[in-house]
Amino acid sequence: MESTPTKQKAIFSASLLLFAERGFDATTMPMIAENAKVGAGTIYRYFKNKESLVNELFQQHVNEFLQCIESGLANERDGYRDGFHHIFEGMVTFTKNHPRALGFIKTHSQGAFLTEESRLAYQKLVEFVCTFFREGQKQGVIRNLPENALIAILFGSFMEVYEMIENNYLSLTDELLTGVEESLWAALSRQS
Amino acid sequence: MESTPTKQKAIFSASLLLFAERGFDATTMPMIAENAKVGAGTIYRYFKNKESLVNELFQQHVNEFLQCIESGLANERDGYRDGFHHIFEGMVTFTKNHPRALGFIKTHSQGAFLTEESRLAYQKLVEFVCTFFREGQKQGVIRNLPENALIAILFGSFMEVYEMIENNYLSLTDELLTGVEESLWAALSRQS
Amino acid sequence: MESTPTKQKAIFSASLLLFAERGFDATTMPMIAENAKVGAGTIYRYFKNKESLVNELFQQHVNEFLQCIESGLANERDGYRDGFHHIFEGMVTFTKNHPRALGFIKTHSQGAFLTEESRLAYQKLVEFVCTFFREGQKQGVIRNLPENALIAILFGSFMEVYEMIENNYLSLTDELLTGVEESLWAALSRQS
Amino acid sequence: MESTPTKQKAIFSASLLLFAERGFDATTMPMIAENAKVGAGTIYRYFKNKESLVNELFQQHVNEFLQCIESGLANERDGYRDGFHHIFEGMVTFTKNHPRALGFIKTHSQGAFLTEESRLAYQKLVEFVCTFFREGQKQGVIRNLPENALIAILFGSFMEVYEMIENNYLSLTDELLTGVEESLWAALSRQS
DNA sequence: TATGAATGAGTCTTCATTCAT
DNA sequence: AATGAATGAAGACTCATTCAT
Repeated sequence: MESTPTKQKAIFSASLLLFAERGFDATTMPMIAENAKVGAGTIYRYFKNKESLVNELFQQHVNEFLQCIESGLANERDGYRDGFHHIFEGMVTFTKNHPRALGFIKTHSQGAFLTEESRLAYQKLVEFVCTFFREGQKQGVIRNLPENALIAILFGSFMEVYEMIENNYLSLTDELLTGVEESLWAALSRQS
Repeated sequence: MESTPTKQKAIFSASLLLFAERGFDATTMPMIAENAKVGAGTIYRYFKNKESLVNELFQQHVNEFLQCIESGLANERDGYRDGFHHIFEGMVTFTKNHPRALGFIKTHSQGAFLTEESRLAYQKLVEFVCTFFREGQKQGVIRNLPENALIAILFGSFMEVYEMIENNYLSLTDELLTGVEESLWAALSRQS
Repeated sequence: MESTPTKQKAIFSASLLLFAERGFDATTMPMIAENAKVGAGTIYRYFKNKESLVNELFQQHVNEFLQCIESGLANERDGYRDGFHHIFEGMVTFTKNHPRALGFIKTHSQGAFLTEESRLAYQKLVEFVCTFFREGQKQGVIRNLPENALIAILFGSFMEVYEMIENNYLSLTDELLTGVEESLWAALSRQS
Repeated sequence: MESTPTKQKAIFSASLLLFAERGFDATTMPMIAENAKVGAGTIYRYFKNKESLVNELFQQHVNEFLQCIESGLANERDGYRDGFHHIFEGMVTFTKNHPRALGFIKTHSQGAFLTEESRLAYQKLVEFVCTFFREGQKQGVIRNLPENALIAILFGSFMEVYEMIENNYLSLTDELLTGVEESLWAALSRQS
């Protein structure tokens, strides 16, 4: 009844953890096989090769990340600050549902092994947030920095904070999240 | 009379560029040798092995980064905001003097190949900024977030911005720097 | 009431084609399964393993080749030249009834995977023709060359000609066959 | 002083023997390395990969074979039968100077791993003999068979005879060679 | 009986490292 | 001191074979 075979799922999550922890190159296929409790050859029944595996993993998570952000924003039309709140909430939701996934995305988004398709998926994510910022700048509520700088500040901070949480240098509380959200809003918004 | 032999320097800078661009695992010793215009065996006269090489490279640049930050702060006692300005300036100076070095530090700071010593060097860097933030919190000018969150926001943003610059997604101007500094100050400081 | 199951036949003929075309090692069991329109596991119901498969295939075709040659010769007692004609005809008949089989035999007759039994089957084939040549030498109509040399000339030529035909470098006509038969007879027979 | 490094030669001759004996697919790189008394990695200093190795081996020997045949023919203008004698002598010389090489060429000339260049080299060899046959047909001394059939008979026989010799089914004597030459001439020439 | 998902032994190939020159 | 040829351990990947269904 499962649409995705159970072994494929095991390979996927083992990969995610290992790639996030050690990086693409330092992760060996036998490692993945062992962690997924699967024979080494089995991986190749589901993925053409190691590169296919990272790329599928990357795209799936980037797309889901984008979904989380979009879905928060889609169903309402309050003020811009609320919009930001929903985006932030989407990011938080994603990280909660997919531990390590953000770290994986961060450390692999520049990899030479990424296909054009993977790069485009990431680009779409960036584009979405850019559009949101552009709108904010038009409304005069977002700082007059290049969009890429705004993205870098938002994502750079958020990812680093989450890496700290996942490495237990920081503990995940509502208070922390609220604080970080406010801090980032301050970083991005025009001071009144 | 040169303390550091010229070949060693060549190996060092070739390594930095390659590690920053491709990562530790994807960089081969022959690659380094070729870019440094040196025989492959020569590297081993100056470094015990590949791990020694990254670690020495990492420590040297982390230490220099710390120096840049410290030196800005050391010779004055103006207000706290000025202190932050000096730190930021130190960070900028470092990236200007050592192109790619910040990218290298960022992408390698979680590497499994880092020795305890390297980790401590990085820790010292973090510690220094933490101390600065703690002081600011005592003075009531810095947000009441965990120090590690503050660090994550400062470094995460800054490194991401610099990666964008080095990949030509953003062009380095004084205006940009001023803007980013203000943004980060807003992120870290208590709103009045 | 079929003595040989239909699936086994499918496996046999798929194997023959693939082995002839690509060789034993370059042919994979999944390939055979696919071409035979059979599950990979099914092959193992009929053959112990890949080596069994080639060996059975080899023996069956070598034996049938021998039969073709023998049957031509058996039922008559005309002159020696007629005997040669019947042998040649038998060889032609075999290649017509079993396309690719001669190519398969040729390219696999030295394989390390052949069992003693397979080698003996091939030996028996050779022996039969040797006997025929020995008789001819006794009668003074066949050249005084070592039997193995005569075999080499007859089989070597014939197989090469058939390979050319099967690869479309040569088209199969009665004229060609007559010409080749005459040529080979000239090669083997004592010139008057 | 050696133009070709000694290790490369060792790899070459070990390869030739193994490929001739077992075939391309059944020969492993470690096997070659061991027989050449060389580390496995060393092979890759001299040859890009296994396919490069066979192809270089193939081309070199095919070219040398052609040379042997051509050189015999080049420096004289006696009768056509003498020309054939020189070709045959060239073939014999080649097999003497390069044991196993002819077997290697024979069993690998249809390989899927051969590059276009290798195929062309083989084609050139065939072409040369074809031209010789065509000339003979014009003079009315060679049978009126398709050139490819003549080639198949000449090469098929010769290669098979040599395989027998190298497998000790036949012992190499002048008498044998003279006998085979006469036999093949009878196969190819128009009977008077 | 038939299947094909799963396995892991065995390939080719790369690359950190050594060492004779 | 400097080199780069040589090595072999280790990684990605294939495929004969098994076995639960």
